[in-house]
Amino acid sequence: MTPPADRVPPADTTDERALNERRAAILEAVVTEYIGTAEPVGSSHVANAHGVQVSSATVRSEMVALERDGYLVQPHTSAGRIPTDKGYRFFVDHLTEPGVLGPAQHLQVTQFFDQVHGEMETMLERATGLLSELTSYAAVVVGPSHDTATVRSVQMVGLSPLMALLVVVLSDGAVEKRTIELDREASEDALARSGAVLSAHLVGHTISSAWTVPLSGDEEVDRLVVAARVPFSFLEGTMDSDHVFVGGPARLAESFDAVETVRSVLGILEQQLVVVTLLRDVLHSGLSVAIGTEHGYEPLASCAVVVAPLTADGQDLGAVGLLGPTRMDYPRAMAAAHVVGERLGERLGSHDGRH
Amino acid sequence: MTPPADRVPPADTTDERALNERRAAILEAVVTEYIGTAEPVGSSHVANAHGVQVSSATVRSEMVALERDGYLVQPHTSAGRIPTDKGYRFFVDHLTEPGVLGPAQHLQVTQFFDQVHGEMETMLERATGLLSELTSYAAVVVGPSHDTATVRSVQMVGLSPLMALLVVVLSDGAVEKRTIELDREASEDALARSGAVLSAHLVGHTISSAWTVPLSGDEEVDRLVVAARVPFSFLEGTMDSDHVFVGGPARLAESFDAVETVRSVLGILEQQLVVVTLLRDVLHSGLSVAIGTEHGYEPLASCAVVVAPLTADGQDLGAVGLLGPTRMDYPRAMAAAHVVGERLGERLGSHDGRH
DNA sequence: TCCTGGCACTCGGTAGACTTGAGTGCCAGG
DNA sequence: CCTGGCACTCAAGTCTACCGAGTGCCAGGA
Repeated sequence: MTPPADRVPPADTTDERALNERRAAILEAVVTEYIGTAEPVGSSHVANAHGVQVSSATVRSEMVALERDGYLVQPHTSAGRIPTDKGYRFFVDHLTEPGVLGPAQHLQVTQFFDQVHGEMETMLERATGLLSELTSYAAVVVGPSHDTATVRSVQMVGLSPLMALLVVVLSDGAVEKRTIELDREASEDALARSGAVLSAHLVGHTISSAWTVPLSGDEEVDRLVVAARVPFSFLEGTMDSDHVFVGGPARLAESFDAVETVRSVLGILEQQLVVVTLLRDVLHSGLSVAIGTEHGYEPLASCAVVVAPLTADGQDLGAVGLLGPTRMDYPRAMAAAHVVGERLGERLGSHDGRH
Repeated sequence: MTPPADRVPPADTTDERALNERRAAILEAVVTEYIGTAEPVGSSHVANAHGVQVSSATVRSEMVALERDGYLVQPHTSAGRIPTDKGYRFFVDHLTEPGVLGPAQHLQVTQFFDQVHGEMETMLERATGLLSELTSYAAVVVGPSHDTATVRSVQMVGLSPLMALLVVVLSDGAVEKRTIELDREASEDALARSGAVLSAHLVGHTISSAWTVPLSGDEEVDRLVVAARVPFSFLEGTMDSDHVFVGGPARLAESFDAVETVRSVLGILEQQLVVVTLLRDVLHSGLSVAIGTEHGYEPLASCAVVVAPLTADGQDLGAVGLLGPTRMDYPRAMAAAHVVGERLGERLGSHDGRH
């Protein structure tokens, strides 16, 4: 089996290359077992695993090498070994395919997409629930950012004599609103006309064009148009931080036994902006995984993140992510993220009105 | 000190009345100390507490009575006592005033309300953060339900040839939208006219009137009007479950040391509908407190909930709630909920356009 | 040259015995 | 009716011994 070429250079020197086949098999066995049991894995367990056909003594000597190279660690002498982040990384990169969902889970996904309907936000929200149920990890879904969306309609609606509502519909189906306090009462007519003025100059353009709306000459209307400028600029700023949905945070309490860890990870999930940038950083091309400190957020050092892009026709529509312990079930998590991400992407592509 | 009248009927028989003054003082001391330390409180600690000027032996015999009457329990013989839910209840009802925020916290609240601005949703969202920071418990804010809101504007906007967006503005400033898939292409003009038809018959009425919109006779427009009916009915159903904001769930991990408890409580907080009905059930009149199983949700048996209403001009605009362990700092939590609820209510009252 | 079975060793975890000390219940005296 | 005193209880901490999973190393065999 083992190609004889392996013998010439001792495997140790080829640190970053594929481990010699046997070591890889041993590493795989350790990772798989540890993911399942959460307990340090001893050489005899590995020797019994299928895929490894050597004695425990041989396994031990290989484990020494794997430890020296940083793939495994011993919590203490006379205990089994645990994979390091590097070990998990090798496992993810070389030892596992994205994996396939079990039939029951596949059915769950199918049913979900058969049944889900309605607004994009609702769909994304519910998708987090699906993902966290499939995997029993916490799930995150980030929807499309609006930065390329253009304005489709602008309307001013009076709420009370001194209060109006600016309602902006974007080409991707998002609706944003801002209340505007008026310093003087405005007629229904003036509100409608100011909406029309804004519409006339914004429809088809991005929101940032709001500053350049020319005035109409009618003082009452222009007063409203000017009052709408500031809200517009706020809109611009807040729009991309929208559309973050977190599902199944309670699952985190299952994944970690240290309360302190649960707390700090929950703390991260509360900060939407951090979540968005985290996903953005992790996502390189296609399905991506960040293990331990690879993403640079210390509070998540004991976590792994699996991210799949949401795309349709090559357009970036967001991302779905799973957050679990570093000893997460990578094949399953990757499969779930991949499948859900793909199908959700299709849906968004057909629903959001872009072409 | 003690009125002699107390002697005639032994205090035991008057279970539900005010405990004799000394017992109340002892109960208060136990609750206060236990809230602070989370450890069973012994008689000598109580004897040293100010407000109690008797020896520990006397305290002990009173504690026996308090235990018999169900206000205290011993985790085991030869340990101090812990308040029961009934004990906390008595404490909340008779031994503490809503309390006043410390100067630093008062400042925090003031600054918050000076600085917060913009949409109601944003404000409610951020208020959960304020509340959980003030108290270090999880916070919940439920915004106004729309059930009395009337329609202010209806608009149909085309997104793509076969996709339109129904945008409804309500009198309370809420904006709801639903995408509508069309079976046949619709002109901009027809969309606008269908919006006008819907507007004409709905503005000023509640959403439920959508079924009675008369048709205009123009087939293209009527097709759109009919297509909008179903989305409207969905709107009706989903509107009140909106506007639930949860803040600081990570604090729960601080409050409880049992991971299992954290998990189940987080699970509850994930279900918006449950949260809303919980608050609604707990809220009686003004500031309300539910301790342990008083609210009937088993997973929250080790929790206490403090709820304050959001009102303006006597109108119900929602509620703010705090969720913590039964040994929460009631005075502080009640003060925070009260103050924030009150000021938030004022804000909503002045901003939401109702009169 | 590499694998394997055997063997001595390590060390975390568990169980039992003992100690400590906070806290109790009870009682007799003021 | 309160109080100080006293004997008692029992969770938690400490110490010890032991067990066993697991290791590293080595000599013999393929």
